[in-house]
Amino acid sequence: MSEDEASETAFLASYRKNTYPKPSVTVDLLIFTVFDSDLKVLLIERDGHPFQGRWALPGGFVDVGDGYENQGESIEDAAARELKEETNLPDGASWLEQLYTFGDPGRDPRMRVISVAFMALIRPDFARLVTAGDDARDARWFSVQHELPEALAFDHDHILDVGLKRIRGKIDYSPVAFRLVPPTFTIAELRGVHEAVKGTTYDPGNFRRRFRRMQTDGIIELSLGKRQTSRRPAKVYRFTGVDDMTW
Amino acid sequence: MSEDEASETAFLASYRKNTYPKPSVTVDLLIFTVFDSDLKVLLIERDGHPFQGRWALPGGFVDVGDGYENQGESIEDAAARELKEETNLPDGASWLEQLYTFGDPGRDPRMRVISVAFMALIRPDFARLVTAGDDARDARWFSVQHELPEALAFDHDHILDVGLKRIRGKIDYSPVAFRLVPPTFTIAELRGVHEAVKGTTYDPGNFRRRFRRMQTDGIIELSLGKRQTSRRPAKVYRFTGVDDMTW
DNA sequence: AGAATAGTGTCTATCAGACACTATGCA
DNA sequence: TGCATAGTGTCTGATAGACACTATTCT
Repeated sequence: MSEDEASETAFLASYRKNTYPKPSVTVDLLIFTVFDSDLKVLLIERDGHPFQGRWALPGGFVDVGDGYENQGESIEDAAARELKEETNLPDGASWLEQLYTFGDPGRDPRMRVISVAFMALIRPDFARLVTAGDDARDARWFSVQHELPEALAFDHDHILDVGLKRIRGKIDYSPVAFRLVPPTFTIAELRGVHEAVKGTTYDPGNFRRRFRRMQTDGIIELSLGKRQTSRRPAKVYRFTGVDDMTW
Repeated sequence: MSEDEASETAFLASYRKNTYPKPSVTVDLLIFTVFDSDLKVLLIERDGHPFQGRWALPGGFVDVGDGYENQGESIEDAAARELKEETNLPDGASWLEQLYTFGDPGRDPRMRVISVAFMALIRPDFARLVTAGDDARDARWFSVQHELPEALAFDHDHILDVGLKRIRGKIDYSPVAFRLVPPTFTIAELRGVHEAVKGTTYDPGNFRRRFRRMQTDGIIELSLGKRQTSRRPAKVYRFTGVDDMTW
């Protein structure tokens, strides 16, 4: 803050809050899951203008109370609330993480809107429930690789790009893959998530060895039961690592 | 967005923008540099309430124009403007990157303020100029390791923590270290930056080898001239890599 | 028994860390 | 010439990738 602005500060406390224009602040959600060996993102079709009929990221306004004594909900709470409203899933079925904040002038033609984007990861055993509501939702899972709409509403194409880069970068050194499998999972299932997110294939043997090191490190542990498939069943594991951003 | 909210959308376009409370949006700057083999952060002393007399991160309001037809400046522009106002340095002396957005209710007791935090890296050959202004600034470089104030204003301790984690995590796989040395630099100088940021020491020989691989990869190249010191002079290099977030 | 997937072994290249060593230029 | 720093060599252990191989269970 410069010298001039510092002297402004006290003044602003009683003045600017009623006078200077403020932006609207929203949260936008990049809701990912993996099923059918494919990375999916949840989009909604817009009812009204602008961008009527276009597909968009789910989102909504952050409740700021009256803006003074009652300052409303935190941004993270707003994201969690919107996620719940949109997916109707219980806590524990998803993972939420702030991604980046987008606020270029003109990104919403009606008014200045600053949007804090979040990335949400949905467990695959819950993913199908999201779009199975009896209230004929306008929400749909789209394959990131194969069936994305031409152009999303607002700057949501850009947000999606940033989010894809982030998840693809993080999956190698953070536990995001464990948010995209059921509570117990086989090595092949975990490998499938890596492959879907990165869009490549991994050597099963080498992937298994890398995974086994996590076991000796105590990050995952063998669980009870086996997957029943049409062939030889695989052992199932459970993630025990901590939920730490520093990964 | 739920069904009910979807039907609200058109309505909101003409209604909410004039009715619902909005938060103030600011940018806060984590301005880092390295000199004396030490990571420094720039803080300013607060004049007014709240947190009068406490040290704080520089920052200021994002100009949103009138909020409608004229939507003002981008968040990045606001950060660059505040950085310029605070440091008075020319373009090219610094590097700016969005860090995270902090907006918990109550973080400013006066009103709801959502702050987009940025990390700025200042070249050491310009760092001394920042606090050498003739207008007796209230800004000072603080050693992150040795002389941080007890408690910063607002949630700025938390912002600093997040920023330190970020820069320490990124320095190993991104070009941030090259933003903290002069345009040409020796390997020892670059090593000093890594050591200052991470708070550890590196084996000079091993660091050199790691660095030489960057040379064969074309990320850095040998430059003209040598550093004159009291002992054997070292070769100087130049960073030629691209400024890419994907690092 | 055959098929398909689960799971192991092995070889090579790369790289980090530890540490001994040589080279160079200034006082 | 001594010395501090620049810069190289070498060993070890960890790990990724390629790829051949064995093991198990369902049909």
